[in-house]
Amino acid sequence: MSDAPRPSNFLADIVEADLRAGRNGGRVVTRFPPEPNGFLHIGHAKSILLNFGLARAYGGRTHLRFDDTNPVTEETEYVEAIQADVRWLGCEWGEHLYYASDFFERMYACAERLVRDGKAYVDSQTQDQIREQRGSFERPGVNSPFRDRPPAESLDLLRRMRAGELPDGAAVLRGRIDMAHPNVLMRDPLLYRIRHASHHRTGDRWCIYPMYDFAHPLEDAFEGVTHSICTLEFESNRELYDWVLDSLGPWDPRPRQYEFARLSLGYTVLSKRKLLQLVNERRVSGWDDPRMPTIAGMRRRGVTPEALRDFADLIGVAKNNSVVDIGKLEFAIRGDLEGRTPRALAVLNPLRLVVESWPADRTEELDVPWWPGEPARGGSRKVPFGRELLIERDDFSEEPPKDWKRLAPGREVRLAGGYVVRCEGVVRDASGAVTAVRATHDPASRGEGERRKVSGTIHWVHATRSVPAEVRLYDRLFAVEQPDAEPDFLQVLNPDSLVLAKGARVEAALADAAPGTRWQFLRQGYFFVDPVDSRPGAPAFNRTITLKDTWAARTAAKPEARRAKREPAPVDGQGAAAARKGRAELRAEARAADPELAARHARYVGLGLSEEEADLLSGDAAVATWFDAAVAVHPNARSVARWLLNDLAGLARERALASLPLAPDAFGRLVALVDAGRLTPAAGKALLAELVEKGGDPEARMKALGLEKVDDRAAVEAAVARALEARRAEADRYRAGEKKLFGVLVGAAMRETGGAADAALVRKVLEEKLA
RNA sequence: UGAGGCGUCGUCCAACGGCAGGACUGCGGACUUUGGAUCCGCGUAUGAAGGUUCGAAUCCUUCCGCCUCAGCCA
Repeated sequence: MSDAPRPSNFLADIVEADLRAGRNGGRVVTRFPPEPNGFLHIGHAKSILLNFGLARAYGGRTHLRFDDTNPVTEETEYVEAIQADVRWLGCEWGEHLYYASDFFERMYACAERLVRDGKAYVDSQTQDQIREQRGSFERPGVNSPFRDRPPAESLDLLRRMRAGELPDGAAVLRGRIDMAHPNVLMRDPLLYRIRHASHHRTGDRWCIYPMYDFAHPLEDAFEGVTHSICTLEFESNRELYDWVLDSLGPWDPRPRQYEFARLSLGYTVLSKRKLLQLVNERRVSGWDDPRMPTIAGMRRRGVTPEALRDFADLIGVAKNNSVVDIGKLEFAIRGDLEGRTPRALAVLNPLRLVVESWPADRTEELDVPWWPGEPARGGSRKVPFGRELLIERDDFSEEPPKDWKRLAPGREVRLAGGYVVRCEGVVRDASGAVTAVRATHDPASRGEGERRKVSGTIHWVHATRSVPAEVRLYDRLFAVEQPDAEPDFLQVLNPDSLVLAKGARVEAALADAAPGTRWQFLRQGYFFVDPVDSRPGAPAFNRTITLKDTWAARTAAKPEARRAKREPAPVDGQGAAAARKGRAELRAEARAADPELAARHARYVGLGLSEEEADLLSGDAAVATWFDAAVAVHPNARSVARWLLNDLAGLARERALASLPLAPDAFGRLVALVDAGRLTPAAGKALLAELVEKGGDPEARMKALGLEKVDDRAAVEAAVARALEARRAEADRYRAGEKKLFGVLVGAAMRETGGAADAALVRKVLEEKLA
């Protein structure tokens, strides 16, 4: 364990449970396994932060492993970019850098072992034949004619595959599992294919390469990974993952695969294919275009690793397919940048402001703090103020709308860090367009303690002592929230995702801003000095994110409707989906095929069970027989049925009833105990859970566990008193009127007796005491 | 529906049989030398229906909806 913040999600729960149970010798080893065939994006960042975060929180380690099993798509360039990105995120793998290709020899040895064990064979069919034989979801596959080839023959062929005697596609190694398996991935999956291609690390040493489903579990096992965390679409691969490991073990630790929902982000695409397309078709300038959701792109936009971490914490980890509101990312970025950027003045779309009351030959060097409102932080620079200034065109309106707080004829506004000015008129060109605003200033309006009320503050720069700058205004790459849902995602690119601010000027202090530094342009947003294109004296700024702008939000058109709420489920019930075959149909079919089961159904109804209960118990002979055996011991069929159906079923889960340590006669005796009033239902459940796991005699266990029903009033009163003592705060709130807390109090009192108290009596006593 | 998953405020995530909570967004308000930040306030969400239970988002059943899988990709 470490003192790193403990993540709270279902995977952390699993890790904690494993640690508690002493599994894997207390080790926690995760891994991040990218294929080096593209750049990492924010979805990978979620996975990286999850894997590294989990290991760090539980005193484990995380491996960086390149899953380089397909030589035709993978390149060294990507290997390097990926390492840089992971490191930039603040994740360290230490000496644990691995490549799947480093394990090729061991993997191959495993393949030979499978062949010798009769668990794999070389198939000499064509790709089309193999596909054809795989069957479909509804139709089982058929066996390959080479499926029963003797192991010695397969082994020879496999060796010749490796030796390069066979051309691409001439043969593959297949696992021998089951061509009728309901999971199509298990229908004799391909394990190795021939690829006469140069690999970025192993060169031409190999001409056969393992498939993902074979390689991945082995890589995990070789490295000692304990928790192999991947995304939801690999759920059906898990069965094959387990088959490979179980066929080739034993392993210590034995890796386990878990899946979580990959990230989807609004107004963004995250599929490798689409990202690659954007790059290849020059819709963006490259993988590191600041509009790209790649780590490289976000880095160049000015996003920090800390912001990405905050974002990851914000969205959590679960198994729901969900689309995260891009506003969350923006919130994390703003929150991070807020505290780390000095405030500067820049005008993106200038309009001349002539301060007619200011002498033309006079310039005042105003001392303006870098951190307004945070004097403790210190630091300031001189900003020249003169007669000719530039303000933002959007900050002036001749006919201002309601609630306008900026400059307008006859109105006053403060120039940030400087004087209050009043608009006296405008200057127009021949066409009547405003070319300048005329103003006068209030000389007394600046200085310590000056608290003159004006409706607003605007930013500005000196007309000649400011410097031109390249300012790139980035916005969301897509115009719709779910570009993936479009027939062609390229059709919904946001045409304004990059706007160059024409004529933008920044205050002189920013002329030589260092590449890679971050600034807030007052009232506008956070900007990053581009590390590639910026030059001293000719700075280039990338807008990372705008400031939250309630005025713009108010005046902008309402965003398009979010995705429609789920269709209301048709309530007409039964008939609607008659075509489908659910478990209910299966049971009905079983009875139709077996008159004995049908007779049981009738008998159960005769015993007083509901139609539904009788149906549930008579769909399977094993269940019915088990039930009958229990009823033979305790002839209250309704009770036995309810306990079996509602409680035992949940406890048994997938396990067959017959395989439980709990025999039907013991179960019948347990239900009898409840019916006789010797066990409360709550205590009965506790006892049942115990017996399902460990077996034993109900009555003996009941006594040993102290579960026998408590219905003497003194004992219940004592329990209630203890509960009230322990839950004093809740009791007080209850008395104050929060009646919903009664349940908490009942629960506390029940727990005082291990569920053995009579609930009705507890309620009664509680009510009296709380009255 | 062959198999495997998933359904909780507009969005994302909690609640592990006992008070449906947090964050984002949005909307008010206060404050403000950033229409920023900050502070305060505002919530008819457990897909539906049955059942078990003193008590169900949670357990059981049925139904509905969504996602993934039939590459010699990963």
